[in-house]
Amino acid sequence: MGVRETLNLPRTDFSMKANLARREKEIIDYWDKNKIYHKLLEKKNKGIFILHDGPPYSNEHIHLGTAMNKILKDIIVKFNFLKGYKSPYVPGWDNHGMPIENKVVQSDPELSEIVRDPGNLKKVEVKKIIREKSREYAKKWTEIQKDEFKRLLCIGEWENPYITMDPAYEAEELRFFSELVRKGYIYRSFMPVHFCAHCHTVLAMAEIEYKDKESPSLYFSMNFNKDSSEPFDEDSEILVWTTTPWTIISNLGLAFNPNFNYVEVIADGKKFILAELTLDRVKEELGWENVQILRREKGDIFEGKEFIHPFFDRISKGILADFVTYDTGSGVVHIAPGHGKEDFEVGMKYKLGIISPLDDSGRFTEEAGRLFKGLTTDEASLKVVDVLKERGKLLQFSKILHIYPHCWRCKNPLIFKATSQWFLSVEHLDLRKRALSEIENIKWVPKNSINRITPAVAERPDWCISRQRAWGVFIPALRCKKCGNVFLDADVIDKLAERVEKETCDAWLNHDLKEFTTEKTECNKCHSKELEKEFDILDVWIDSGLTSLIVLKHRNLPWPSDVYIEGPDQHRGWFNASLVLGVALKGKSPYKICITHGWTLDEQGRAMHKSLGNVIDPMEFAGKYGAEILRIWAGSSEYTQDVKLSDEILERTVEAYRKIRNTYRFILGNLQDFDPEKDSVNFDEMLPFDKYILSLLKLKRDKWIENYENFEFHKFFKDYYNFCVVELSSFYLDALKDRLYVSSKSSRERRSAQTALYILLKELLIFASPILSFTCEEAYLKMPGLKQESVFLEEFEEFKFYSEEIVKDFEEIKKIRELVLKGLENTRQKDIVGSSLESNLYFEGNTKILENYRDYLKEIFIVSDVFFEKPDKFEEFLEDEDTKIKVYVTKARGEKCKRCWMYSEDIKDDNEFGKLCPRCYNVVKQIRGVNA
RNA sequence: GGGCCCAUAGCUCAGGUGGUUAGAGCGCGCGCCUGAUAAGCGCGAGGUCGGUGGUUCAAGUCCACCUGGGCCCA
Repeated sequence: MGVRETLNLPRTDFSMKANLARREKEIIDYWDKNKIYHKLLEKKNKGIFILHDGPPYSNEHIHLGTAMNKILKDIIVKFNFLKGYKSPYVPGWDNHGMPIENKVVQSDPELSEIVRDPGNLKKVEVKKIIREKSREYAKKWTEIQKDEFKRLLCIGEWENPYITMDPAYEAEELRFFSELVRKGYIYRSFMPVHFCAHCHTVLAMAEIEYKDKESPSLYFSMNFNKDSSEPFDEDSEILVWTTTPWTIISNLGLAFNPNFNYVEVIADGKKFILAELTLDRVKEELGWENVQILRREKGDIFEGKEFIHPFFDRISKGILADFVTYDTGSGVVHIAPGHGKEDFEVGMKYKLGIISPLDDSGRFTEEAGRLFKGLTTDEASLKVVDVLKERGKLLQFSKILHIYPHCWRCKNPLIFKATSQWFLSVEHLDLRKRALSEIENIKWVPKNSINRITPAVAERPDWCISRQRAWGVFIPALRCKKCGNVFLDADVIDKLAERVEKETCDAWLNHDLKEFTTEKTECNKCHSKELEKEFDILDVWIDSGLTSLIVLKHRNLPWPSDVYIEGPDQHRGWFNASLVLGVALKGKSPYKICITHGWTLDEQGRAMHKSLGNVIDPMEFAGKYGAEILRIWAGSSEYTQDVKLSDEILERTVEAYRKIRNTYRFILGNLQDFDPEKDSVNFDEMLPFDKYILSLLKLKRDKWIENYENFEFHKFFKDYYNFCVVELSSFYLDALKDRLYVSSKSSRERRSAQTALYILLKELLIFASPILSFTCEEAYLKMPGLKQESVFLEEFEEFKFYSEEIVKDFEEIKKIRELVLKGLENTRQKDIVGSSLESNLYFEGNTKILENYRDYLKEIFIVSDVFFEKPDKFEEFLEDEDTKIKVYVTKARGEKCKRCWMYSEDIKDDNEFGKLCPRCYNVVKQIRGVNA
């Protein structure tokens, strides 16, 4: 036996290398098998905390942003479990909608062929096929994403998530929809939409490609209606510019900017009105030679004025709009509410009405008049130019190149065409006002995120909730075969919901209308009972906006939820839709706290895009480095801002992980022979150093809980990590080695240290477990003593190990330690000593506090001896300017003990091990006695 | 183009209501230890606080503009 064998060196099978990629899966299985999530739900009863999951779209693999989102959610959920709260986490998926529908159609050649004729999309049989395939597709990706989220070490009700295509969900959605109908929020109106005349179909935003197009550019003029020209001359003509001549057919107004100055000019003998700042450019473009300004007026003078349509016997109204600019044209914009979004909105405001005489093939209908009937928009444009020319209203005609929306499929330019759509009114019953006042009651994290939601709600137009698609929840509207009226009947919707509960929304396709009507069902206009079904579907934002109402009801959980946490785009999306629906249906916000996290960016601070090639795949990452690393990255980032991820950040994160893991490992290794039930030492009987570290932990705990409560995980993590590095690894643990290794196994001083380490480690593991879920669980399960099945089953308990006095004293001692370390380093630099144990320290000056701890200073400073006097001879001298404490460093007196490596003047000779200090001599003797 | 937001050492972050030489940890450099060892410890060097003006006795901290980046809208 060597002397080394008489030491209590640390031993543990908690390996230095984590092997995260492989071993994380074992823990995930362990949680699954032992139903840890469900045990948490059962056992935690101090309160209830609901983080309601915003559903990702069940399409494609998750990306880094989704991964961060789920990890942050998981941290919040786990923290609340540790607080002892019942914290159900029901993950969800958003299944319906166009991207899936398109994907399904595209990947099926047969279906693509069928849908090539947009008329076929309206066929019930085709809808059924698309819906069936979409359902399969959504299911497949839901399962894939579920595994990916689980792989991130997130806990929750994975075997029973909510999915919006679940028949029970669809049925509940229809019931809420019928409630909206009953309350009068839903109305039908025209709205211009992007329309592809070639594909005969309405396009959604995502289906639009913007690219260059050559368009006509023309100036035309309109006259004042009689008695409307004041203060301008009756003969003056309003100069207007447009790039879409065909829309003039539907012109109903002229827009002026209220802040611009408009001038009446006489140009080469004719009088025109235009914005003053466009005059120079227009003069050049129209080739005017002699121009004289006759009058100058502010734009707001045109509000309510009447103009005569350039070729129809119709009045157009003067309106004001901020979107009118000087950049192009004359500062007067022709308004056709049926053919443009801004035109539509401003038209709604001024009640201009809507004209949109185009059929589904993009040809003008009867309504456009004999001249234009049957023409395409391009043909009509030429005709309009002719007519304007004939009437002397055309001033200039040329071509321009500009960015214009095109169909993603056929690449043809799109037109704007008004169609009948369903809307949810945000003005009805003061919905908007109520939503805005609810915003005041919500806690916004970060605080200034209220600046995002407020305008998003304040400025949103009425919600267009209908889509002419196949994959979604049907809007079960009825069409009167007699008068063509399309309307909603809440009773029909409720009856349908019953069927949907079992059959999905396909019930609307599969059954005769009669099964959903009563004797009372009739056209709400002409009272006819000859009705047929309509097949628009609901905007998916209705699906997801209702999640909290549906899910919390289905799971018997209280509504509203506590927290929503999503990315910044959701202020216009989910936060907004949920709020509007919550207020409309329940008069309240569905969330009390709303957290916005940032976007994930690459090292240069750019968004991740497939086209930039800077995308980091979280699954590939987890397979390579471990999900734990991703969790630390998310948990240590200031996520309310955009969050970067790069190789260097990754390296730093891995370093931090290793350091923390090693800290756990060291402590575990030193607890190998410790049984907390038998060997624990009471706080009062502990050594001051041990009391100190527990007292410090108490202060840290209070702070850490506050950090978690405020959702400032990065503050927690930084401080926790610093605690591990600065207080533990380099100070307490380093100094403790002597006592742990050298003292006899069950001595009070060693047990005191182990008691502190045991408490310390347990607390460290509990506190970090929401972030380092794998590692803390792994280490927790290796801890000695009685314990739970999982670290998450622990709860924060009152921490009573605290001495204010010791904390104060140690703050002083730590200051002196800095001086000591400097002195030791200087001595080392002079090649006088290597290890600090080769030194003795001498203190002079205001050493009262130090003297109170004189027996422990050797340990704290890791030196062989400490004296309170001035040595005759010394290697190094330092004085602290504030405390006036003087430190002298000398070479240690005496000889080196073979066992503890400390120098002693009272060295003994052991016949087995050689030179030993008195302490080691006794310990060794004791060990021999036990062995004998 | 419009609105909102962000910008402190190589990295991640601290820096209430403006006030001494701007802090921490990591990384880096140098050294120690070899009984946490693909570990541990010590010391040290790193920043014109994105830029330019302005307010003030005094600005990383307030104001304006600009640059770069992000989200939303057009």
